[in-house]
Amino acid sequence: MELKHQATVTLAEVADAAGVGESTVSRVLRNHGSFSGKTRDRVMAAVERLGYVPNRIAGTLASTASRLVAFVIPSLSNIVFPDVLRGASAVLEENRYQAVFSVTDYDPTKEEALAAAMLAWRPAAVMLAGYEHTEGTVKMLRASGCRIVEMLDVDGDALDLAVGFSNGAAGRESAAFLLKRGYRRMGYVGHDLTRDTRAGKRFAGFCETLATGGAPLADREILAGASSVENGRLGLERLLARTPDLDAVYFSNDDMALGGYFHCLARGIPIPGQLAIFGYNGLDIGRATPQPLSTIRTPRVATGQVAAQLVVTNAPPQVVDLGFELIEGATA
Amino acid sequence: MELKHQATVTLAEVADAAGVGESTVSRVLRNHGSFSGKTRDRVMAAVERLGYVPNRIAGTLASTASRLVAFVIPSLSNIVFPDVLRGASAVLEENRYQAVFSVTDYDPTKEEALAAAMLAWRPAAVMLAGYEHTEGTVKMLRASGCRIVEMLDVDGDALDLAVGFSNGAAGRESAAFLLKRGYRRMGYVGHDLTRDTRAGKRFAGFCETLATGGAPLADREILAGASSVENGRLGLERLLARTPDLDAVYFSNDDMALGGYFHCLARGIPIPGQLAIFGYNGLDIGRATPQPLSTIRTPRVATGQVAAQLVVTNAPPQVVDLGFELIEGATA
DNA sequence: GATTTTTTTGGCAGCGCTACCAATTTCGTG
DNA sequence: CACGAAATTGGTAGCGCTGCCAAAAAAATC
Repeated sequence: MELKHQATVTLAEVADAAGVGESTVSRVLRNHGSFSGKTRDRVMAAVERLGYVPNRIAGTLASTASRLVAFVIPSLSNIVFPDVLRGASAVLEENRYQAVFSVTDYDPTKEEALAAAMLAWRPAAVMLAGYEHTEGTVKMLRASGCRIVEMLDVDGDALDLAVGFSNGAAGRESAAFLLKRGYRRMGYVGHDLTRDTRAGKRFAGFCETLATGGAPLADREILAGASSVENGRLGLERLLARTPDLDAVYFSNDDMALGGYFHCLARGIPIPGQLAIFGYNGLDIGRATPQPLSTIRTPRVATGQVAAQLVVTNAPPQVVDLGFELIEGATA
Repeated sequence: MELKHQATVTLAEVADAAGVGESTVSRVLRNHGSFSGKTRDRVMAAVERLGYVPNRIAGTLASTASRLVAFVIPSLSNIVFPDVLRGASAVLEENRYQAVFSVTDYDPTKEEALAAAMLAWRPAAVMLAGYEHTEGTVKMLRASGCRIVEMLDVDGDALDLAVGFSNGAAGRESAAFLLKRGYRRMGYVGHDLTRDTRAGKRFAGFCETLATGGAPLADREILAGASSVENGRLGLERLLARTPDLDAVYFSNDDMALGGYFHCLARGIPIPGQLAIFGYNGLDIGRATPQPLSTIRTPRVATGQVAAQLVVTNAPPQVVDLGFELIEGATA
């Protein structure tokens, strides 16, 4: 028994084997158009016998209708994006779409290059994070004619479709909550905001509401690099060294907030008695800590699901605000 | 100014505009074959002017050499897989390869279906987790002729390429470490092992060394569902309710271990005085907790990098063991 | 039973590009 | 300046499939 290596079985061979025409095989396989039950069985038998695997590359080229969906995401380290991919991939798989991705490291220039590379695959849609793109990216996407989905933000003008929630509102609501709780001397610990513009929008919203509430931000510590638990710990340490009398700290996200929380645990700083901690994202881990983290839970998986849904149903241009949920927790 | 929507510029149009033949444009664009500097400039100018984006679908079909790499991974919730993707995607991008993925939810049957769907894109390689695949998956992959990379495990027979580390050895080494530290009454808290076979291998290795060391596993708590911090917390709670006199607990991974750690913090159980905790993965968060988590750090990103490297260099079949590192931490 | 209608089918021209080969131009040498 | 070698080019046949159209077969109608 010889092993036929790389024996690429083609549709034509299946047609021969089944004793029908190529287009008939194509119709049966896609369950599109009409054919008799008898020929369907004959075709399927031949497919089975030959181990035929349709070539989607050829199919896509011929039909000029792609079922690829391209994700251009800032990071895979920040759990936000795997969550979005998870939600989207479930929906896409059900609809026989295929997800393709690349990672920009929060670099708009890289985003442009990667978006260009993606467009070369003629995807049905390109899924991006947020609204901040280079002029070149926008121009290219517009010219491509494929659907564009901007995810995880709704504060801005959408190119086509947008799914997410308002980061500005999240920041404002966090501030309002802390003010209501009676905190007056608040600080902020965050990561590089110039790259993560959504974190920047939260911070801006937070400061705005604090100022309006008569308790403007007392101090802040911005760390270079990505958000991480360790950076959160370090950031809070530095912030408190400089401004020890803070009564609450807002973190750029839960990773950072957990770092801050651990710092307090390690130093024996009573939470929230002496210092309140507030995060963003609503990670599961924040619910399992000795004191549940006060934070805002964002619909990350749902964002991916809805984004994918809009694409597969070819929905008209629109902005879908999925909202978020404030979790009181026990750290504020 | 009319907006040409969906104005798919083709290579032929670029050739016309530049006043050269199609093959010349193709050669220039791929920087392959010879052409004069003058024609290159002319071609590039035309490309620029028309906003030409090569169609990789067509290119792939014509060359029958794909630059797609298909990832069929169990999960995106378990940070392990985003980490692997991250390492791989960096290398793939550099080499103008494109990553495609789908998620199996640890279901071998789904893996088979998704692998089949992937092969339809005629990828250069299929990247899978571990060695446990259905017969159908194996047959299909073998027949496809594309490269196969089994990642995150080296305990078994590789189909083609394998990159990772020994889960069995990780379990054994964890046990040896705890024995050396003097723990004698040990327990285990894990998630569904029938699905996550690599966690199963660690557990088996762990038990083996414990038995050899004369201190066989005292009790275990296996939770249904995926690993999570909350499940770790819950698992330890149940385990201790049943067997309060344990002196150390091995967790299926760091997520679970952190849950256990938080449980001890909440209950005031001294660590490691009364109970030692040992994890697996070496997540960053485990280093920022008040007491750094004792665990084994696995080269997840490197696994992705090396896997991608082997594919782009078309390396001969081989198994690459990247090893792992035991981190003593302060919880054991 | 003849004719119309409906359902199934096969043929074939591309989809946009690459690979191969032959034609053309340029260059180097004697 | 002639001539072979080397460097550039263009033409064109597919890659494997889908979409369109016309042909054939089956079913329905009178």
